Amino acid sequence: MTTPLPYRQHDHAHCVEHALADAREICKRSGARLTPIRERVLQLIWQSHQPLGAYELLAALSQDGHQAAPPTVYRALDFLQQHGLVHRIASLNAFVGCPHAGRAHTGCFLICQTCRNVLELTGKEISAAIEQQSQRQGFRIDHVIVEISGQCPACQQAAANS
Amino acid sequence: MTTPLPYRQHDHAHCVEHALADAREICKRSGARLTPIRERVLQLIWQSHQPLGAYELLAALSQDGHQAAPPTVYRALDFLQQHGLVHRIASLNAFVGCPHAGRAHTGCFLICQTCRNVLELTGKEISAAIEQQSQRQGFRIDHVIVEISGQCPACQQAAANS
DNA sequence: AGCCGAACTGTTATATTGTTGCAATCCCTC
DNA sequence: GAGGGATTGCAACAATATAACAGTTCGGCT
Ligand SMILES: [Zn+2]
Ligand SMILES: [Zn+2]
Ligand SMILES: [Zn+2]
Ligand SMILES: [Zn+2]
Repeated sequence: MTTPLPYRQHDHAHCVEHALADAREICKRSGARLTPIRERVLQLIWQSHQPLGAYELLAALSQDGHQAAPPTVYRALDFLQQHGLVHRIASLNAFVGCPHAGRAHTGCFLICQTCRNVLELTGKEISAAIEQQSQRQGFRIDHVIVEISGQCPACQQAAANS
Repeated sequence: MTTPLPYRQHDHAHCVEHALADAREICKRSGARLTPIRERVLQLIWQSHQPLGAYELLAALSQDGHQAAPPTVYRALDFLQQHGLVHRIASLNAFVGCPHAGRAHTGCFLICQTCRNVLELTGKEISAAIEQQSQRQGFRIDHVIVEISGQCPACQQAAANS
C-alpha cells in the first residue's frame, strides 16, 4: 500500500497551480468573476491540505496589508463554495480546497486528527449507499456531508515508530 | 410506502418515556449520575424530533426558573453525548436525542429542511461502505459524521398538494 | 454520624465563528 | 459617459462555545 495524497510528501506547488488554473477556467466558463480577493483566498486555502478557518484567512489577508473584515472573507468563501472550488468541513468550522473542482461529485472527507491533512474521496460506493438508504425512507436528498475523523497512514506509521 | 417515524403523527409521549427510561437504565448500569439538570436537558431535547440548539435549551432552563449559564448546558450535553444519549448535528450546531441509545451504532441523519425533523438511520450499508473506502486508503477511523439534508416524505407530499 | 475527595454546579468573563445593513466603488453594458 | 448590477469597505452585532475558579453536593469511608 502506498500512502495516498495528501498524506505523503509531494510537489504541493503543483497542487496549487493546478487548483488556481482550474479555478480560472471554471469561472471563465461560467461567467463568474474570480476577483483578486477571491483568488487570494483560494490561494491561501491551498497553502496546504489542512483546512483553514475563516479568521485564519482573515489574519492572512491582513498580513498582506489588505484591510479586511469578516464579511470580506465569508463572501469570498461563499463564492468559492458556490462554484465548487472549496468545501466547508462542518466538524472543524474550516475550509479546504476541492481537488475535483468542476467534476460533479459528493465530497467525503478523511480528516487526520494528528497532521490535520484532509483527503477528499470521490468513490461512488458511499454515495450510492447513502442514496439507496435515503430512497428507502422516501427522503429526497439536497446535500450530503460525510466527514471521517481518524488517523492517516503516515501518522499511524509515525506513531508506531515511537 | 409508509412514511417513517418521526415524519408522521405518532405517540410522541411514548418516545420521550422510552428515551428517559433507557437513559436511567444506561446510567445506572454504568454508574453514571443522571442528575436533575442532565435529565431535564435530555427531556427538553426529546420535546420533539427537531434538534435543539444549546441556547434554546438554555432559554428553556431559564423558563423553568432554573438559573443557568452556557456552561451548565454544554456540560450536560457533553455528559449526554459521552453516554450516547444525544447526538450533535454538526451542520446545524444542534442536538437531538438518540433513539438507539445503548446499542452500538454509527448515526446517519436524515434532516428535513422543511419540518426540521431528524431521522437517525442505523443501516449497516453506509457504514460498511465508509469503512471499506477508508481502509482502502489505510485510514484508521475514530469517528464518522453522516448528515443528509433534504426533504422528508411528508413534506414532499405537502408540497405537492399545494 | 462525621470526614474526605471527587464530581457536579454556579458565576463571570472571554473566545470563536458567522451575520446584518448600508454606503461606496467597480465593472460591464448601452 | 450615464445606468445598473455586482463587488467591496466598514461598523456593529448575533450566535455558538470555552476558560477559570469558587462553591456545593454526593458517596464512600472511618
Ligand atoms: Zn498538495
Ligand atoms: Zn496524519
Ligand atoms: Zn417521537
Ligand atoms: Zn419534513
